[in-house]
Amino acid sequence: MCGIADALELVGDRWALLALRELGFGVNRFSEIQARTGAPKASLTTRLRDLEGSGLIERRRYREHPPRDEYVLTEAGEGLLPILGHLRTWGEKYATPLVRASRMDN
Amino acid sequence: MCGIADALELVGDRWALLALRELGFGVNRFSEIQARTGAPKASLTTRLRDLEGSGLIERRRYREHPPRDEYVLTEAGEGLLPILGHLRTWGEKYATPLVRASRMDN
DNA sequence: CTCCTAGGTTCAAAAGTTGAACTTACTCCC
DNA sequence: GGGAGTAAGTTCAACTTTTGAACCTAGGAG
Repeated sequence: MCGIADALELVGDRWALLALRELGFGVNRFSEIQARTGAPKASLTTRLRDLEGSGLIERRRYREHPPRDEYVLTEAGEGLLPILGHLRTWGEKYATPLVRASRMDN
Repeated sequence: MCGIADALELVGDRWALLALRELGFGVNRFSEIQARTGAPKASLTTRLRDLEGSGLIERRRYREHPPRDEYVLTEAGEGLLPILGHLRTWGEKYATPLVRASRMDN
């Protein structure tokens, strides 16, 4: 119906945008992304495969033996970074105070 | 860790942003939002309740008997509209062609 | 009366997500 | 050369979430 729905089909899940954010920071390795986002391995694996399949990231083998990979943003993936910037600004203004408050009473 | 994660805690799910988009278009009634997004009733109900709880939307009773409600964006919710605009632009450029292509071979 | 509508709720089933344990193909250190 | 360590996974059962279908309510229209 509109571009937003299509966009969400590619990146509208719990870990995709956090992973892309890390790639934007220059954090390119699986285990680093995993540590910094807190995503479970299995979820992160499928998410990175999906993003690769959608052409938002590329997987690069940077060593053959043993096989080691890193992930980099494609042009399409880079195009999301400014949006993530705006989302962070919005989040800091409206979401962070709320989330902190709600974590207090748990 | 950063505002993006907090933002996603509020709106990072399958239906929240689509519902907010509709409110941005001036579509304020439950059944209209449901029809235009395709969200199942039960999911939409919990999503709208969550968004109300987070202060991104308000519920207004516009008739008492029988009770009828409509939803409107708060200031925090309005703040997301420009981001949705950018996301739509991005989606039309990168996501829509892909999603259309992948629907062909199903 | 009887059917229709808006805005839900309930419930079981299907789908998706998770953590723990295991794997592979090496390197490093003693 | 034997054992521990490591990056990037995979597998699988348990858990959680999402879904669709059916039902509900308090009127209103014919």
